[in-house]
Amino acid sequence: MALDRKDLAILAELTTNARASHTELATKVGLSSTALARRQKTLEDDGYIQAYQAALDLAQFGLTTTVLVRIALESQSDEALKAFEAEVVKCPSVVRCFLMSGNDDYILIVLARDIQDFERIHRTELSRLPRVARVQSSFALRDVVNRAVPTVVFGEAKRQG
Amino acid sequence: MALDRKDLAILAELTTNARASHTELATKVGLSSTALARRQKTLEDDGYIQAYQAALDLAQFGLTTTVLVRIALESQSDEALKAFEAEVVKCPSVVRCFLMSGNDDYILIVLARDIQDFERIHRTELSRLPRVARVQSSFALRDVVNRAVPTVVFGEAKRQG
DNA sequence: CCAGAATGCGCGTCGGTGTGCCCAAGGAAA
DNA sequence: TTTCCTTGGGCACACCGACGCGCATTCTGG
Repeated sequence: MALDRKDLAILAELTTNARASHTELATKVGLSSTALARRQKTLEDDGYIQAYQAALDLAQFGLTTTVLVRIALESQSDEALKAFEAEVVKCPSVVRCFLMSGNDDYILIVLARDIQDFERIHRTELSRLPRVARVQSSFALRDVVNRAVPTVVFGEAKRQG
Repeated sequence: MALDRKDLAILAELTTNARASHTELATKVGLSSTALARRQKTLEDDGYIQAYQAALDLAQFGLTTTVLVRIALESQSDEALKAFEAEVVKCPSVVRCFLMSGNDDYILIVLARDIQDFERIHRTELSRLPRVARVQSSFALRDVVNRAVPTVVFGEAKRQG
């Protein structure tokens, strides 16, 4: 299935205002509310829209420090990977974890209140992960780009429009 | 301001169902709809909830390849940083960009359709960034953890509850 | 014991939502 | 070229539910 510009406009708008009503979206996109409702439902049913979620301001919770953690395991055996992954998903301060190609086995993104708090996280969460050979942490000084969806998605229209 | 368990329950639920109605949320949290409406509005006004946004399934758009790109600049001068950042925000395939401490100056997260597509992105987007001395790319083989909000946020209650 | 805050209930209004029907455009087949 | 069929759009309507208000009540802290 291909999406036209109106579909992309709907998705772009819902990416910003997930609670927008049909009529509200309809006027912005340039459709009637019923036509828009059909398209929105199609987008949901076809899985383009996974969920509607509230975005929290993590700074309000004191989580102002982002840390990238590179981890190498003692072994790349399937058993070691599974053991590590089973534990890393439980770490409450980890928001992302990639299994990587290259020298590092895993890269984590960790959110902390400050550097002292990261020391605590390192001690209570990261150092308890199994099969870890090496941990290397780098602090993010600033967030330059932070998008949920790459803008390239909204740039490509395949139906007419 | 401190949040109690009901506030956290509201946030946790809205993180999953941003379109939930007051009554729906009220039953899940254990409040009346009016009490819930007041708390939700407070959470919004105080900035705990930044926005309500639709989460798109990027795999549906063919974006199945995540690449971490480490970039070092020729110079760490303020002018070089500003020039780089002004351009990187325009890259349509970049979803995240951190200014880093340590050896690397910036770390980007790039979404591509596949490895060939990343080659195109490298050529048309990344190689055109100014003041870049070194680019090092690592492919993510798998997404182990992908959370918008660390679970630690929902674990700490400060009012009664 | 008292004051303030938070809660719960009931109500009326308002708006969204979904349906049915008709219309326009485009493509295919005769 | 004509006709048919499919796809997507718009209009109108009615139903249903959410939303926000006012007031009585409870709970908490001083």
